[in-house]
Amino acid sequence: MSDEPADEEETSPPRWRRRKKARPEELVAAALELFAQQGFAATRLRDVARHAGVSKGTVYLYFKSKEDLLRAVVRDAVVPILDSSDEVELDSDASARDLLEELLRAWVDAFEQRGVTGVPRLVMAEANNFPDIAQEYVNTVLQRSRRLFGRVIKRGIRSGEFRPVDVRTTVDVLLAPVLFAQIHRSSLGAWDDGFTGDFLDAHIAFFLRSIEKQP
Amino acid sequence: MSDEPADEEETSPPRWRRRKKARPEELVAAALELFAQQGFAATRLRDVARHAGVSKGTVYLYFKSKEDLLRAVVRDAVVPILDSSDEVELDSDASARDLLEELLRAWVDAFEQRGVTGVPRLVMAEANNFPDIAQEYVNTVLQRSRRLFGRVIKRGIRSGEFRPVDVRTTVDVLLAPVLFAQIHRSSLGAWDDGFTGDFLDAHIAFFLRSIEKQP
Amino acid sequence: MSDEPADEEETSPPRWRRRKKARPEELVAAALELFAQQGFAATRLRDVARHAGVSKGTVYLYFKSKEDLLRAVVRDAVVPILDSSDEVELDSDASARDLLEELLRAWVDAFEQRGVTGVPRLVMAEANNFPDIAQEYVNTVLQRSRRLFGRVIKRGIRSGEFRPVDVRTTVDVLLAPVLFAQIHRSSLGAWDDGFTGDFLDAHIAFFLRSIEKQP
Amino acid sequence: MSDEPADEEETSPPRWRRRKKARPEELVAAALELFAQQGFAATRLRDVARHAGVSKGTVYLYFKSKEDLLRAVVRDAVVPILDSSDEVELDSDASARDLLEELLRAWVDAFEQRGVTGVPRLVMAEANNFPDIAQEYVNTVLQRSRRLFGRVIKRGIRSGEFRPVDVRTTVDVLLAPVLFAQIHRSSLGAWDDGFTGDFLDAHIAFFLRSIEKQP
DNA sequence: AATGAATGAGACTTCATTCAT
DNA sequence: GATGAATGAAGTCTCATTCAT
Repeated sequence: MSDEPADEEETSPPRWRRRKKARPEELVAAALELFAQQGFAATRLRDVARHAGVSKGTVYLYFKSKEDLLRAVVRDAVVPILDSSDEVELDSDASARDLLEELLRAWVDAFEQRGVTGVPRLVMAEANNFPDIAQEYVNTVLQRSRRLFGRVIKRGIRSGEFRPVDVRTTVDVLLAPVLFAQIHRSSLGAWDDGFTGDFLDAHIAFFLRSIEKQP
Repeated sequence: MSDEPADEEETSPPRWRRRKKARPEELVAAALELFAQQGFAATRLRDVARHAGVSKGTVYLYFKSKEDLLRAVVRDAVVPILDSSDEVELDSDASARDLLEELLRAWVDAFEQRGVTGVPRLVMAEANNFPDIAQEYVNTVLQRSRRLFGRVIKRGIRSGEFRPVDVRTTVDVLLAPVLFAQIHRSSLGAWDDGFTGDFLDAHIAFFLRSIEKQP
Repeated sequence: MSDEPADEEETSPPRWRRRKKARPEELVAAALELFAQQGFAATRLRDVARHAGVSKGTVYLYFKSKEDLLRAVVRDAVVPILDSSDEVELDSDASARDLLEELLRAWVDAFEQRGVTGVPRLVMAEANNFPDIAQEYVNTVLQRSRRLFGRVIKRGIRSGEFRPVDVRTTVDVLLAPVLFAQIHRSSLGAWDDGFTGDFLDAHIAFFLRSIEKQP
Repeated sequence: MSDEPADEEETSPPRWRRRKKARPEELVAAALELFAQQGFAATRLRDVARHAGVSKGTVYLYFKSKEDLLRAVVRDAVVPILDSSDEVELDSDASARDLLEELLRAWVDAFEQRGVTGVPRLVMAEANNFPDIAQEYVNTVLQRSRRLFGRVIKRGIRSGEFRPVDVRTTVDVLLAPVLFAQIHRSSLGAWDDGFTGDFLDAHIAFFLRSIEKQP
């Protein structure tokens, strides 16, 4: 059911490697790094190719345009993060407070570990030029994040841990600082050392202090 | 013997007028709008010129390059805002709580009224490509904002209204949601209706509830 | 026979001077200097104007285009030189040898003193782009020079001082080194110290030694 | 078993072919022709490209700027000529007189055959705008020529054929007319028929007559 | 007469994309 | 599959020329 030759190592030393599967990922990774650093327009496809160790033409074997590559970058970078988040919440039976903190930190770490901290800024920078990407990002990241943390907050309210707040607005209050920290870090971070380190701790502390019922 | 031609043989309106003083502002305004909308690279100078009602060449009478125009946009857009903020705080003898809220709302309104909500996103998008602009923005906006609101928080602590918090971190907690709302609004705002309207109210309420001493 | 107002000094302090007569000369002088230095295309009209102490627009009061200015430069720079040369020869009754040397040195000095050494190179550089200028230069400079020195050589032959040579070719042999020295000086002169100083002496000596009858 | 398609189903000729090796030479040749004809500034890169049968962008695959192309033109055009000249002199045991004439004619022919007669004028026209090109030209052409013909003259002096002259100055006297003829030909040549044909003969005759000892 | 702001054609150059190899 | 030479549209910027002042 596959038409690819069965792994023959053999014969003449191949001038280039056959990496049908790995190529797209490597290209997306290279593109992610450069797009996030310099922006979409300022990044030359030649540099993406070089970064991935291939030549310019090769990019077009896997992506039909630079824009298409951007699409792939955003999609690949961001979807898996929330997939895992969804599961965490389901399995847990911690207190709402602990769950909230755990999920938020996991969420931040996930961006970190996947090296996609730069993506939110990239998406925001290009939102007006690529509406479909913006729309997709809103759907897959913002909305899903809101639902995820909204469920946690609702759980807290239901259990009596949290005050009865407006969930929709409160979720935004919870998420905005985290999103901003990501954007800041990948842009002005080099020139400004705010919004890092214990900023997150402080934000969580402030947030919890406000939402929790006083004893 | 008036020298204004009563209604001569249909003198066609002059092809252009001299507006040496007004031009730079008009150009910066046009550039601001387009840069903020599409980003720096995606904006063609031709469109900026057209938007300002002049021809391509005219831009170069006032700015020596596209980059120079960007610099002017960022500088002009942002400096005046904080100038006024500084004064407000000095004159007031309101409670720290009221002052904080007033200043924050004034700050937000100032961006709004000057039509420069898009600048923060623009600066963040291009920070890595124009380090000096990033640096200047950090100095004139972030640092000054921190100092301004830092003073207010310190005042609240001194007066006993606020808990004794770490000012530097707390200021960031206060500002991050506001900054994010600006960025969001000028980018994903068209596809996502979060972080607007009572988001600011909620944030202020949450923040104050956390920082104020309980009775 | 002139429609220009008769020299009224008078009234309001003139913001600019009325220099109707001097202007064209000053402009031509400025253009000469810059064209000769940088070439026609590389010279900006703005610089010519500034050099002459006027503004860009003023150039167009006296010359209808940049090309027209070039034409004036070439014409003005070169015609007077040969006018004076013609007279010298007529009045003299020196030996052909002395006359030849005197005229040649006078000719070189004339270019020098009028500061138009750069013109030959300018004309040659632009000959193919401005055929009419080339044609005029050939007529007014090359041909007239040939006639002038041709007459001297003929006189020398007639008087028995010089061998009977082909005048047309011999004139070219006489002139070529001088013309080259001018061109060289205004171009490679800054990087090469040849073709100057006693080069002219040596050339004249060589030339005379060849053309003079041996005793 | 020839691999040339006999007459396949009318494959339309490829839109372009890869000629990585040949391109630079073709471009330099095209640029030489146009630069020499119209000058550097007046020549549009588009025309150079068209002349070489490629598109605009291709020029930039091989030269990083128009100026770089000019550099290549000057260098390629001129260096090989003197390389061959050097050898000629070494091998010969002709009389100084014959050697001198032979080398001079060979020198002239070399420019002719390589089609680079226009280069001296080009270099002189642009000397002030591109000092490094001027310097290189002086070093590789003027100085080497002086050395070459200086050796021949010295040989003639040593052998008693020539009078003891100042070599440096004499070389210039020998070369100036030849250099001028080249410049003249590629500029005013179309409007003036001097300095061609037997001009060179006459110059050589005059020069030799002056430098040779009388019997 | 003089100015210089404004124009707009056109130059050089870049770079996403194609395609011969 | 892979390459990179070649393309050409499109961008930034310059500058001769015009014209309101």
